[in-house]
Amino acid sequence: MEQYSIPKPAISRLCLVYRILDELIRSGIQTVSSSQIAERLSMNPHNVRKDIGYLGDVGNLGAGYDVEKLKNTIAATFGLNRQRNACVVGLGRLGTAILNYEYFETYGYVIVAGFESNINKIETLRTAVPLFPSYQIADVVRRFEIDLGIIAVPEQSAQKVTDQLIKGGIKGIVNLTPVILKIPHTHVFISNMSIIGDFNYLSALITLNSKTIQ
Amino acid sequence: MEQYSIPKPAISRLCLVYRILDELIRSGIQTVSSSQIAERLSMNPHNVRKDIGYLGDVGNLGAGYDVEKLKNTIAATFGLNRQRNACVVGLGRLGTAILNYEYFETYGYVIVAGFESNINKIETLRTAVPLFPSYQIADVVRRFEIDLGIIAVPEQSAQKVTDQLIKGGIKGIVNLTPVILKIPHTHVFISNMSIIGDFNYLSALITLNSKTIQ
DNA sequence: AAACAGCTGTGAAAAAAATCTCAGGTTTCC
DNA sequence: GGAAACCTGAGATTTTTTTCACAGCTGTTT
Repeated sequence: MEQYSIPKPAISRLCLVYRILDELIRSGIQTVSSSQIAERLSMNPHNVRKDIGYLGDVGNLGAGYDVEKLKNTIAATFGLNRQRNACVVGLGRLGTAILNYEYFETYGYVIVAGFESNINKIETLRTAVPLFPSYQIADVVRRFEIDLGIIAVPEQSAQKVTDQLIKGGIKGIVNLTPVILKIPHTHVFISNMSIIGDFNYLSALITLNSKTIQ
Repeated sequence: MEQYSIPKPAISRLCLVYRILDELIRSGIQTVSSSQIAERLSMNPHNVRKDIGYLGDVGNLGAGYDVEKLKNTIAATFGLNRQRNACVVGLGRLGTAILNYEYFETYGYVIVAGFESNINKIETLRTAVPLFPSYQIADVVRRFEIDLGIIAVPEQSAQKVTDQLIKGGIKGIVNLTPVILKIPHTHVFISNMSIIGDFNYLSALITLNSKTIQ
């Protein structure tokens, strides 16, 4: 009955494992061991086994993991075996670049809407995805059953569009701005993904690392 | 002498604190308490104080933190008070969008080079940043003293350009592809930042969450 | 068929991180 | 000036996460 939940660090590592398994399948490999996975992800084999253990029984005791089976188990546990609708908010250079990224469907995500506050832009842009003015966000998110949103608007509009997405019942948000969003204690998950933010984090690691080396 | 190092989770939280402080400065606020920061970041005040504690003595015992001073301390500890050179590898839609992002310098980062393997593209693109063919990556990274690289190439080239960046002595990489890079045990830090990867992680949280609610 | 090398899964141990408690210090307001 | 409300910093405690050790299974090789 698996009552106790999977630790978040384990979840994110298992997402990486999932990715590796995809690569293995493409190279026609059918079996993989915890130490092979560990090496590829620079982690240790014990941790790989413990993480996989959270999924229930998947390994062949004494004989590694069946790549396909492990991948399917992760997919089933994490809900990666079904399509999810997504949208892009803000159609500047970054937003349109993402809107035109061809591989979302390969991974099970379908961009079903783009939003932009500048009406002129909506009329001039030529895309396969239907576009809407930003004031319709909540409405369209609900109607199209959109689970995931990508925020690519200017900093000053980030909080506003977030509120609208949440009002529409969105379940997850990828925030591409450096703004730290205020989230009500609804069950909406946020992933902050700004290059500036990551640059700062990397700078910190670089700086602290060079200090300890001395 | 601060011999013991700051835990990574604390580092990334302090980066968020840093961001908040910026906002506070812009609104003219001079003092802030741990619980105010905590509320804004939905964490708890004890944890905020412990994190700040890693920086040494910065608070006014009994009277909150001086916003400016705290920000400067984080900047100094994390090396955020100096400029760093960065580059973008891969000038497709995403790469060029990033190359044209105006705010890097505001945050202390200067994009000093763009790389692209398609020579035609290099000649047709009009940018303020000097562009180079990809085979010159290692060379240019070394010559221009580039610390940080952004990888925005197609999946199949990701590992190749990574190897070149490392050969040039890069210190940090933001990997925008879903590929999991193989890194030698040099001191290069990687931040994986692919929308697909984050979508998967969010899907996992959404799925596991809805299971436990039942 | 037996021995060996290599594998998983699990419970125990260790390490790391988050949380709590409390001893003081500050400010504000009467 | 004194009380109340609020604050930081640090040690102790609890919780979470990682690492380890080992029992038991599998496939291969001789």
